[in-house]
Formats: sequence, C-alpha cells, structure tokens
Amino acid sequence: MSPAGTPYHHGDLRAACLRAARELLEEDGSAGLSLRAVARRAGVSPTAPYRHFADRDALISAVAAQGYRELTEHLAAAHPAPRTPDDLADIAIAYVRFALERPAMFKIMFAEPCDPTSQERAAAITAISGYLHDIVRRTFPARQPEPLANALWALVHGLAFLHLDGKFDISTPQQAADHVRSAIHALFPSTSTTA
Amino acid sequence: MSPAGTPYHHGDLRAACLRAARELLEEDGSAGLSLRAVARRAGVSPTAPYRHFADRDALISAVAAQGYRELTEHLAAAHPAPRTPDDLADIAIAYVRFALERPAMFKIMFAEPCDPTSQERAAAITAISGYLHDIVRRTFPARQPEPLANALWALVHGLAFLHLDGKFDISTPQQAADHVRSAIHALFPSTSTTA
DNA sequence: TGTACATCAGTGAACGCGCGTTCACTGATGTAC
DNA sequence: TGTACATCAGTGAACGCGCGTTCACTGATGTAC
Repeated sequence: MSPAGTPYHHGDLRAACLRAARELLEEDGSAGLSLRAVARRAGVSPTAPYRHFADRDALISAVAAQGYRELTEHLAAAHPAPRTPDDLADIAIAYVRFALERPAMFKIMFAEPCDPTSQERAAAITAISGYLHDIVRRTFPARQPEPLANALWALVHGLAFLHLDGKFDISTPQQAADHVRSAIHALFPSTSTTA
Repeated sequence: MSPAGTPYHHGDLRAACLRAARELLEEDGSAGLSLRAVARRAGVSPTAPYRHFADRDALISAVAAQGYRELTEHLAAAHPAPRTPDDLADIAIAYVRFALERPAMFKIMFAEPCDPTSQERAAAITAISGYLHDIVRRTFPARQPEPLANALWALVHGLAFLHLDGKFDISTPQQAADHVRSAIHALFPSTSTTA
C-alpha cells in the first residue's frame, strides 16, 4: 500500500496469502501446502498469517472455497445455455480440463480433509451442485432431474480423477477432451433428448 | 517364526509391514502413512523396512497394489455374472462401499502420487479396467464397449469420491447404496438392454 | 490542528515434533568343505 | 558330523529438515478530545 519498499503493514495480507497459496500449488503441484511456505512466499514472517487464519485448516479451506468458485465460473463459461448432450459434453470437458490444469488445487478441493464445517465451502458446493441441476433440467426436461444431475456430476468428477491419475492411456489435452466427449455420448445418446 | 519371544530375524517383515500399514490406514484414516509408523507398528527398528522397500514410495505403492487387488476381488464377489443394469448397480454399490469402508486406502490408491512406474500398480489397474470392460460387454452386447466401460468406471469412481467427501447429503450406508442404484438407473435405463 | 492512547497487524525467537534417510554395526542363518 | 565363513536381516545413533503453533514484543494506524 505505502509506496516505500517494505511497509510494516501489508495492506491486504489475507488476499496475499491466498494468492501465494495458489502460486505454490500451481508450481510444485504437491498437495503439501504449509502455512510457513505461504508466509515465506507472501514475504512475511512465519506467524503473520495467524492474524488472518485461525490455523492451517482455515487457510486451506479458504483456498478450496476459492477453487470451488472458480470451477463454477469455469463451467458456466464453457457453454452459455446447454440444451443438448453435446453441449453437456462441452461442460464435462471444461470440468476435466480444470482438474488437469490445476491438479493440486483440484485435490485440495476434493481429496483433502479440510474443515468440513466451513460455511464458505458448503455454499460453494451447493452452487456447483445447483448449477449442474439446472443444466440437466434444461437438457432433459422430460426426465427426473435429481438422480440424473447427481450421476452427471459423478461421471465428470470420476473422469477428472481418473485422468488426473493417469488411469486412461492418454497424452494430449485434445485426446482427453475427445475421451470425455465419447464417454458423455455413450451415456447420453442424443436420441433421448426431448427438446 | 522361531517360537521364542522376539527373534532377531522377523521371518516375513515385508508382509508384516504391509499388514501394519493397512492397520494404520484403517485406524487413523489419515493418508499420512509414514515408514517410521509402520516400523513401529511392526515392532521393528525404524530402519528395518529398508531391507524390503527402497523408500517410502515403494512401500506405499505396494500397499496400493494390494488395495487394487482387493478391490477387484470385492467387485467380482458382488455379482457373479452381471447381465442387467440392476446387476451393474450391485457392482457399483460394491465399489462405493469399498471406498467408504476403507477411505484412507482408497485415497492412497487414487489420490496419492505414489510411484507411477510400479509394474505391480499398472497390472492391478489393467485388471480392474479389464474386469469392467467384460461386464459391460456382457450387459450391453449391442453397444460399443470401450467408451461405455470407461464411462461406467468414471461414474462409479466419481460416486465413490463424492460420497467419501460428503458431497451428497447422505448418512447411512443403505442411503448411499440406494443413491448409487438410482444414479446407475438414471444413466442405464433398462429399456436399452439388448439381451 | 495537535496530541494521547487504544487497537491492530506485524516480528522473531523458541518449543517440541515426527519425518526420511545414512551409517557403521551385530546377531542369526545357512552353505562349502 | 563339525567348523569356517559369507551372506543376510536386523539394530540404534545420528543427521538435517520443515512443520504448526506459542509467546512476548513492537511498529503503524486511526480515533477522541
């Protein structure tokens, strides 16, 4: 904030910590994100983050919550108004690409035991789930939305994890996208669309 | 092996380490499995496991490989000869139950970066994948097996992870099973069976 | 406009911890003769 | 059958590491008067 070199007060350390955490995740890809490393990266003493996060769990929860929000936006950007299984495939591909591009973030979001009572987290999950429900309702107006939406989420989520884990024999992003599309089409044949 | 109290030579420390690792996973559920903890649990000095595992990664890979084998058996036991989507649901439920009953093991199998070049691991993955392909071929003889089998795997895998993560609003194992069954039926309507 | 002071956001030393891994070693085993 | 010896599977001390968290502190900020 102050123009001089290193001001005593940071200005917005909370945001800086979140930014640092993201950078660390994107760089070394490991899920072992430590408070100390975040502080180091933010150029601040090891204990400074405690002014903004109760403990390590709180920091990780906050990072994950940000990830959920970004995922929601990422999906929404993939297709403005999906109406066909092929539109759905676009969204599925976006989901998988998100995971492949930010593997460590994705693992923090979905495979870390971070504080399950976090309200921020719960709200974000609800948003994703609700978004998928909407899509399914629009794409398959004649079918029961609830189980179909859950199944769709599970499908794309499973595709993301299996791709992330290298369980499919695939090397390029394009191959991954094609693979996802063919999986979607295998389960959502176009004939069952009732627009 | 020798009948006396604490023999110098263990007899089969490799197996004992794997057993210890499983116990630790089942107990504290954390994915933070350490070589030292395993040695402690096996009643042996902290460095003894190095006689049998090159490093921590090798131990974890071995544990994961064992998990893959057990998962394959577990699935095969769920239904001897699946022919309908409902049979398929039995197998899907078994997959999810496996994850819910051994969460830490499941995470080691699928969310840990353990040595990807391990042959044991690759073979186990191939076995699971092959098994699912067989099922799909038998259940949907008229449809293209490849994308359908991958989609099925992703679906059950996603269901397992989302349940594990508490992303669905579900409390009892029975509810989870019903949920999985309805997801399978949503995507594999019985009408499309062509037996 | 100037000053006293409460509040706040940082510092930095220190704690105890468990970890992976190395090293030189020693006790047990089993094989060759 | 007995003995020398190579091999093997353990031991235990030690290393350096990074971690989360505590504590008393201090510099900066902003508000009341």
